[in-house]
Amino acid sequence: MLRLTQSEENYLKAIFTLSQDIEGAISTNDLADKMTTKASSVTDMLKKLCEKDLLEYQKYQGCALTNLGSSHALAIIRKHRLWETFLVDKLSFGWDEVHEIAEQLEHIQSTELTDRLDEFLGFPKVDPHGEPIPGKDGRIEFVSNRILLSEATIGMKAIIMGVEDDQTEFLQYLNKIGLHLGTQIDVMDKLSFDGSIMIQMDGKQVQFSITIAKQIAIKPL
Amino acid sequence: MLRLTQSEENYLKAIFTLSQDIEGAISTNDLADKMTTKASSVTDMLKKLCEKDLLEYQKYQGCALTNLGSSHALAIIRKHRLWETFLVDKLSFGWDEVHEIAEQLEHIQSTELTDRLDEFLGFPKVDPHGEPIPGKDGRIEFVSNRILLSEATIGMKAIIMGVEDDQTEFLQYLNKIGLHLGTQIDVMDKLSFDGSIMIQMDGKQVQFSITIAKQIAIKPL
DNA sequence: TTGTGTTTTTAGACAAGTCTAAAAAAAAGT
DNA sequence: ACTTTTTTTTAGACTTGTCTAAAAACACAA
Repeated sequence: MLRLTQSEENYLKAIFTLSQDIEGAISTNDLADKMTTKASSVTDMLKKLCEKDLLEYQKYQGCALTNLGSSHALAIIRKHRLWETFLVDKLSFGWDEVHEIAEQLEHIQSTELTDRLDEFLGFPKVDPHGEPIPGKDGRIEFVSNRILLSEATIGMKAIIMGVEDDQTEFLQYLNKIGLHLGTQIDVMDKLSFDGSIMIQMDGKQVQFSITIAKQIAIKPL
Repeated sequence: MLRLTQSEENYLKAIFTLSQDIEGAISTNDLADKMTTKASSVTDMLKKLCEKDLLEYQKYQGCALTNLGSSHALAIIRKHRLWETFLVDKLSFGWDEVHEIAEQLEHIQSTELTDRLDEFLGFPKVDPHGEPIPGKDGRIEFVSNRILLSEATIGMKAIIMGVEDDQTEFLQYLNKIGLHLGTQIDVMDKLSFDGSIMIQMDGKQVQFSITIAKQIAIKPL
């Protein structure tokens, strides 16, 4: 079994998640953004991962994971979501506290551990953010019921499930306006000319730009 | 709070455990042995850790942890032993399977996680190998009841609790002769001229050199 | 199709942690 | 006290993953 560094694993995971939203190859800049690093560093890493047959890469053409790369990415995502479930279900952490710790735990190398943890948790199909947990074989049984706030329809009731890009700064902004994970919202209106969305929560009305609405994940009720 | 790399943490832990057996300063070579690395690498690291006030070090004089260094070492040992307890108690791993995984888990950075894990496990005082688990404040309440086989007296009955230096090669040797963690032994005889020790286990008699007996930890019954 | 701007790659540098080989210091033997 | 041996340190090199600055490739508009 190919042994990967934490950095290599993080790249694979980032490419995998970007691939779910972006059609076709992933560009160097998109990856650099996601990894908050420089494009030149990304190029170096892509060469290395390509060498190891984890992805396909050709100069100036972006990259795409091979089956081998995908299965590695899914294994990491599996670990991340199992650990998040453990932290919330067994250690009573809040949804918003577990991401950073799971980012560390996802790199622990031991298939045996992962599988026993899975069993200990009762083979959960979804993590605390409503995202599906890949099985031992990498298959995802469950289709995520998360959508982005930007995709919500008027009159919809939903619960805040998470944010796409969990930068501390953004989380702090949400905290300031009183929006937390688990908050229930009502979608009141969508302005057609700029895509702004108006919601009601805890009795007050709040308006978000389309940019922000694309960062907030909700689960319709 | 000072942020340490995995490598720095491993050095601190090694120095701490060596200090428990060795009186006075720890020599560069002893550390190199323990870390299975070269003396020159150790020297480099000692300079760095000294710079950070984690230990005292003077050329050719070996090193000793400062209070700051000790408290870091104890925090890592705490995490290691709590995770081992988790793996054995909650995920039903065997004593002999948990060390390597705990070596990884001990580097997870989150005091909150450690303390909640402690609570989840019911604030255990000893780990699965009979070693005491330092508390949140770094204090050790419990005195280990482990001794080395080399220190056993004739007629003593005991259980194999672990090995001092868990090199795979040594573990394989023990496996080959049928000695496992949890095996009950009777100390039959000690030869005074070379320190060899004769034990009985599962009905058969086995003889160990003093060198080997110093590597095997037992708990007297 | 040619110029302009953006994206991506190259080239060279740096920090961390390791190594080898050689020098320096300490310890031990006679 | 003078060798010899052992221990420890220095010096220089290598790897991984990152960076900056500059060059190359690409994309698109006039």
